[in-house]
Amino acid sequence: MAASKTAPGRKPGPAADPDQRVELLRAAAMLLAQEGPGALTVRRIAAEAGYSTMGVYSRFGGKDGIVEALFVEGFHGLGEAMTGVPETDDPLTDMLGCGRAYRRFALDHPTSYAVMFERVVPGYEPTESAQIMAHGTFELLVGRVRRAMELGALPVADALETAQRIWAACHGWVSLEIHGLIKIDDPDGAAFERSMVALCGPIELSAPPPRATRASAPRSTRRRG
Amino acid sequence: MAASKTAPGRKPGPAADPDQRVELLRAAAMLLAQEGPGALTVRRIAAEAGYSTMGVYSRFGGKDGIVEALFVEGFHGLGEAMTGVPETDDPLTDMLGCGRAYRRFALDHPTSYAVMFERVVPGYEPTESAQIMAHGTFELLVGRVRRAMELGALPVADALETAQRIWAACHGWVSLEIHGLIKIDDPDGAAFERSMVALCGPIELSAPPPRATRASAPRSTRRRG
DNA sequence: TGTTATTGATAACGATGTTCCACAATCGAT
DNA sequence: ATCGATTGTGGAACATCGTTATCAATAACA
Repeated sequence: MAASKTAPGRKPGPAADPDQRVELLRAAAMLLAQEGPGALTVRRIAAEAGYSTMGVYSRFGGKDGIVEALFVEGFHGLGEAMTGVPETDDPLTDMLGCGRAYRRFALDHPTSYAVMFERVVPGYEPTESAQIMAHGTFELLVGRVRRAMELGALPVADALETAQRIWAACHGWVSLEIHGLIKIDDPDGAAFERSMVALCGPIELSAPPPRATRASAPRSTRRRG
Repeated sequence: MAASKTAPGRKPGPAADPDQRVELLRAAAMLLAQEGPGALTVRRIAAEAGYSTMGVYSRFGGKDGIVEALFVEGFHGLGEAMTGVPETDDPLTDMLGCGRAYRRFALDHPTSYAVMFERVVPGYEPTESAQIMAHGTFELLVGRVRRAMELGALPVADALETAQRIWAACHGWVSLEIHGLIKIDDPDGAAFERSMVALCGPIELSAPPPRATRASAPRSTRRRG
């Protein structure tokens, strides 16, 4: 839309105007949110931002670069949604709030969620640094779980595993929900929250050894695809 | 030759060999399994099967058609993996076996799983009939849950919601695992199974797969009768 | 035998991500 | 201030994608 190639009258040659990067990224985010991953083409992103196609390559190194920026931005938003839940003296309710915020984010930004957790962009695979950033978001949940254990709201166990379990349940539910595979009638997310409660509630695991190294089952073959 | 497989009025072309369909499908499945969704191009599928590109359009109507065939085939395999778990007198352990089979299928066929639960093929969206077929696979789990409730192994509740919950937890875990987002060391899936157990109720784990004949599980008063 | 209709291979079309290349604008040194 | 070097820019070109068009070839029917 804003095809103003002479917007400031400044058409610097090698001088990189820093706005181009944020404008390209904003255009990409807008396209992703409004038209889905299929609209994420280099030409459309550049045209929407009012620059030439090469700008994407100069600023992001290619399509994967701008997709990774969207990936990171998505996890940043997800982290903000979770840190926005206040810490009260009831850590279990806080964790439920985190789950609710997680679901809200996923349902409000399903295309971002697809970039973050699915392989909707054909060639893109997150860089290791991006994965570390995503892991940092997960650590927010681990902290909540650890606090709940310390305050006695959760049975003391491996906080990492418990957080992993909760994350998987959240992710699985909203993933199915986004794909239309939740078959029960659950407009306000009550069933989702009951699922959270079932995991966080009074479960008595008789044997969750924090680090029970068992005798080396066949190594999980990492399949690369 | 002397086989008029079509009613008069509808005539096959020069050499409508019916094997072409299955060979194309097999080539597509092989490409998907060995090289991932990126290798699923119409030209490659046809070339790998030894036919021309147009065969995909004649037999499947286009790329989406053959992808949908892979989608259906994937859910068929997932259903077979679950029905392959025998029904013993311990329905809870049976359900745990279903979860284990689910995870095994997903980890053994990650690219099929991606076609089934992610949007890895850019334009493809499952047809309603394909979604109904996928729902049929889910019904297998609902049946298991219902049986567990009838036999008193699970607290009586909405079987559909409980199955949904278990499915979401399974799917979320293996989805994260396929994407390398399971951060704990869990080569043999013990943590995954503890997650299943946490959802299915307070039963004692640390039980090898096909044993632990637990007649009746202690039912704890929970939310939502 | 002649007609018709359906199929399948080749080529073409639009669109994609990416690379190439001439060009010009800027910066550092003189 | 001037000049050369550097570097981003924009347009075109290239390979590949899904899909469509064209047309020759063949099987069934009259």
